[in-house]
Amino acid sequence: MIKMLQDTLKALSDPTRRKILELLKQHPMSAGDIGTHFAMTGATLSHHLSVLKNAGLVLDEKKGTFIYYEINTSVMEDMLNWVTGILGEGNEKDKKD
Amino acid sequence: MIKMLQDTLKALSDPTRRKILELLKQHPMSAGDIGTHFAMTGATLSHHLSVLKNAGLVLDEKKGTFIYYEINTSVMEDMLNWVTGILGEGNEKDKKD
DNA sequence: ATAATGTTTAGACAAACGTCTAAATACAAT
DNA sequence: ATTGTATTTAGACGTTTGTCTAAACATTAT
Repeated sequence: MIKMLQDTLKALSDPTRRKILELLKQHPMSAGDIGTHFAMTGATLSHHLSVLKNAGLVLDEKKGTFIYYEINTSVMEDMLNWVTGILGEGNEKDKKD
Repeated sequence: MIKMLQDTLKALSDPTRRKILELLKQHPMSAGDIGTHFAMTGATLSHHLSVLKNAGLVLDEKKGTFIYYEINTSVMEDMLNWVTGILGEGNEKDKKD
């Protein structure tokens, strides 16, 4: 199942999910650990994690009762490419200003 | 009115709006010109343009009856910073693998 | 087997979103 | 002033999204 730019941006367009990634940037964390940083139910967090997982932005690994989530940045390449494409391939005629 | 990362990502998370930006990347265009590239009503396009405008991703200039839209890439800086922050400031301990 | 803990799934609900039609506004030309 | 063209605004409608509660599933310990 290929992860699309669309999925990445949709996943990233929610502030809770961005904050989750900022947490996971430091080190992998269980769903419960992540939950301590938010004022929402575990069910809601689980939903956000599944969106991130579906976009390929996190990977999960079951360890006994716990499920550890880990950030996966490789998916952001397409996004970076799109943005730098927009930034770089502009109208070169305007360079003289 | 400050444009936030949130607005940028929300605006960018719709494929029509991304395609609009790809068009405007080439050169400024009137709303009508943009419309020729899509199979949706002008009203819907106008809505998308207003989202982009509100996010600071496009600027508009009225020229007689026409309104010319122009891409504004400077707003993407925050986004770039966020992404490179996520990409770069990982756990350095893992570098030895 | 039972209980306890960690996490997800199912179902519901309000708010936000993308789209449409119809009406309104703005400007140019007659 | 009227008509015509370009665009936006208003209002409606179905879909998606973020959230919740309640129930289910999975694993470990008793």
